[in-house]
Amino acid sequence: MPVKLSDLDPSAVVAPGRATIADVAREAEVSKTTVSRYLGGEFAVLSEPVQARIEAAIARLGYQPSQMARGLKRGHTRLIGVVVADVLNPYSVAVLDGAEAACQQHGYTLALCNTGDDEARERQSLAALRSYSVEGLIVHTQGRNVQPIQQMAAAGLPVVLVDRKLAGFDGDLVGLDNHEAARQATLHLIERGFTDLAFVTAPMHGLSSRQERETSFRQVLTRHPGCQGRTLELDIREPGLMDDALRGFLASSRGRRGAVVAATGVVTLEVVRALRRLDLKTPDDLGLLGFDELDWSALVGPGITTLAQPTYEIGFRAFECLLARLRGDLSPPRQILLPGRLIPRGSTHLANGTGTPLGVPPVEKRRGQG
Amino acid sequence: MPVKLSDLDPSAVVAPGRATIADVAREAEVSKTTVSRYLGGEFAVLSEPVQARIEAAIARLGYQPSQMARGLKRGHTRLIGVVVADVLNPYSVAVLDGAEAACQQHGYTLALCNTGDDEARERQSLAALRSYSVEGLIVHTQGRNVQPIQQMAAAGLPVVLVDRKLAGFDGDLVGLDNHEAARQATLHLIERGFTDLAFVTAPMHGLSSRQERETSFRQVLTRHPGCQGRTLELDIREPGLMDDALRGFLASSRGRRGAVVAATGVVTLEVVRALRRLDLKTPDDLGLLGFDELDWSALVGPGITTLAQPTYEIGFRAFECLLARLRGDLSPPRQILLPGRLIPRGSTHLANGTGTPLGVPPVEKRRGQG
DNA sequence: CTGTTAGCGCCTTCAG
DNA sequence: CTGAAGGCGCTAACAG
Repeated sequence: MPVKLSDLDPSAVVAPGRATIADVAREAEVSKTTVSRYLGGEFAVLSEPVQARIEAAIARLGYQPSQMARGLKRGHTRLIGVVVADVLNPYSVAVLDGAEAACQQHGYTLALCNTGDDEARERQSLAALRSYSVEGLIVHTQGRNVQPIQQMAAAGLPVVLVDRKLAGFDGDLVGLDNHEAARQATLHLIERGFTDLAFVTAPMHGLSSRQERETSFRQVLTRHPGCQGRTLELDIREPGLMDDALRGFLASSRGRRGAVVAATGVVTLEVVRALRRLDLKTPDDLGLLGFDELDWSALVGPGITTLAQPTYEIGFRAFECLLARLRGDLSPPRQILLPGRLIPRGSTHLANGTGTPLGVPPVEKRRGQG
Repeated sequence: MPVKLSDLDPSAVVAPGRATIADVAREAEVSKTTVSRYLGGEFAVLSEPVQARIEAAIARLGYQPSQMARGLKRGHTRLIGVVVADVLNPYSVAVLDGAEAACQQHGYTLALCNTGDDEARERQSLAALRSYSVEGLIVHTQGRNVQPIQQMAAAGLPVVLVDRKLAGFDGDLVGLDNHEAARQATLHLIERGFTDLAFVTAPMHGLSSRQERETSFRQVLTRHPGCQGRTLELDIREPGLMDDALRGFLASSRGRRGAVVAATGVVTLEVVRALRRLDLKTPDDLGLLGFDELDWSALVGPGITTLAQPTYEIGFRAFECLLARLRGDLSPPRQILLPGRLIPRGSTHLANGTGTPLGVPPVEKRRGQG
């Protein structure tokens, strides 16, 4: 029988030798059951003096119930797993912030795994989180690991996807209304007088958010014959590629007003870097509109027009979604699509400055999103 | 609608429907102990056929041991708690990234709490993490909760502070070598010909990193009588205050070259915003050097000179520090101070452009940091 | 080589 | 109103 620290030194009762419910019971001279009831808030069933003694004992011992043991018994851990594609991506972090806030409000704690956009690490993270018996999973997936996620969900673990859908997985999702947002973004460019548009994105890899944005981008252009558009899909970590792509785009759009729609904040960053290397200015040399509002959006050049996502809310709602499932909501999978917000800035403000289209038909009648 | 397992089998309420070691044992027709040994990697003690059967059973059942139960028994959870002052702060996230990477390498998982720079929430978070029996704590403290941290550390829980010291707590710390970094930053400004410097910071609130930077800033100026300096400490979330402060500084430094040292990335951001509102340009109207390298440092105006912190390494080392303690390292508290790196950019590059001091004595002899 | 037994800290019947 | 007993999933003695 190992000697318990608490028996030797009442002050040294934590992590290695944390006080247990038994210690409290002894200290308060009641049974463990009674203490447990106190912890469970069943005050109606406890006599005043007993309550007081327990309270005192807890304070004296600095006792804090073990979530581990609790979880083992009750079958819940109050732990929510979060798998994030890339913590360094401001989008991920902003979502994380919202999720964390919601969790804290409801007494949950986040277990975080970063996958660094790596498929294998995503799988590992999923497994790790499962081993911790997280009660729910918020996943900003990298897109390829349907099976493990599918499997965990099938086993009854609530899973909510954020931003990116997963082909073959029919579950809850919270994200931006990409179709409407991309439509709005593209129309804004057209209204501002740009007639040659390029949708710049990192390799799609089947990632739904990128694809949806691109699809809507093209759809809008189809309805505006006076404008032309193309999609530039490239490895943005290769600086040379971006430079070439932009240069090529500009060269081929001689005589027309060119503008770029950057598919994400990360892409926006690389576009801006390339523009700087090429000594090109927005909006005169090239218009620019980027998805994701960033700290610095307003500060670069004349300011960058962005399509802001309600990131905090996305994270918050993602947790709420999980919570609903945990409380027994069995309704069919939901997709919560939140509206984006266009923030017009200098990077799309052409010199003629009226905001009136330049030989382009006025904005189409608003239709239901496609 | 998929039927939830938990609805069918009340005993399977834990992380719904997970196979347990008992299931594997039954499936493989061995005892739980044997399976446990297999899991523990004690292959030398297991016959080939048994090994094979267990392996197969595990695969068939998709079994994964429960860290909770394991932790309860063995007394460790492989969980590291992280308390972050503000997840939206790029510094925090960058550190988090390094810590997460290190954790993953060693089979640990992060439990994350964000305090939103709030004292009470920091306390709550600490308590929550404790209830999860985290094995160690990485804390980017808000600075006021010495007692709980002190107490947890005293109880044998390894704690490592990141970036900010905690008055009254003598424990491990990983962070920037603030003295040397601030010295380097200040000297750079002087060398570049600025003769009136302002150290701009959010309220110090006794936060060590801010104070150390400020102290070194002033120390350097003391040794350069040709230059003058002051400290501007203000609530940076109040836009008006920053504008006033900067305007005041500029007004009083007529005839001298003024420059600002922003104490952190967050401050840098607000300074840049203010400059924009005031229609001031760096470096001609005002020089600018900011602590923390940010995504956009190179992109604003002529580029912002920064003092980059090795954030990833700080996080990584913080975890390693914890690991050493977990492995029994009982040596006295260590302070791991990592060097910063100055990244000179346009915001401190005066028109005369030679990089030679402007009527200011050459750089002082390098001394040991004070 | 393998199995049996006894808990880790807690909560939940079921008896007082 | 209170307590005793059993067990969550797992591992660590102790037998065989």
